[in-house]
Amino acid sequence: MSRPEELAAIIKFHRKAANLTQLQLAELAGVGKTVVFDIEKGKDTVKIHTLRKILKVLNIEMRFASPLLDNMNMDNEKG
Amino acid sequence: MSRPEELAAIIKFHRKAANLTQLQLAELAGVGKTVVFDIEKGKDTVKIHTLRKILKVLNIEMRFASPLLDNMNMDNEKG
DNA sequence: ACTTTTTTACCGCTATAGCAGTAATTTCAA
DNA sequence: TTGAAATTACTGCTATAGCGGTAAAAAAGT
Repeated sequence: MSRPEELAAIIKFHRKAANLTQLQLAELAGVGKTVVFDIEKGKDTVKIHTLRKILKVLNIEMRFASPLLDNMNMDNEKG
Repeated sequence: MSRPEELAAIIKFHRKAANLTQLQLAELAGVGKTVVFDIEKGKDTVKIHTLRKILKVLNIEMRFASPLLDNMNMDNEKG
């Protein structure tokens, strides 16, 4: 999950599941409607700060993964 | 992993592991040094677009998780 | 079919992200 | 301690994110 369109799809999916319109989501998140529209359109020029507000409302967590981190976890579990 | 400081730590950790200076990372990512510094300082007003460039260089993937998605995965596995 | 709601798409405006340059501070190795 | 490299911290500038307003297009409901 790294490409803009995928983020767009996830946001949309969760918004629909929560039965919210773009406008309602924007209001709940405390952002302008333009941002919600832009994000769902795949525009990735949105600020992280702004994205976080939206993710919070939809109860979505942002995570980061990498081979480096994966190895660390494996070491912990196995070790 | 949702808070700015955590992102900052992850970026820094991976940059160090790759033996890159902030300046080198900035150049590789094609962004200004100010951005790298800001991100590692926990400033989350950076654009997703810009963050992605940096994550790409460090081979870090951005993911999104939620109870909703978790349930879907469980359904698939169990079924 | 018609009506209502939602989405998509513009607009002009303001705030600020991101830039390079510079310099001070900190870190680290010799 | 000294010197070099890296980080932190400002600066002024330009591009643009985000804003509300409006309106057309699309979707959903009756």
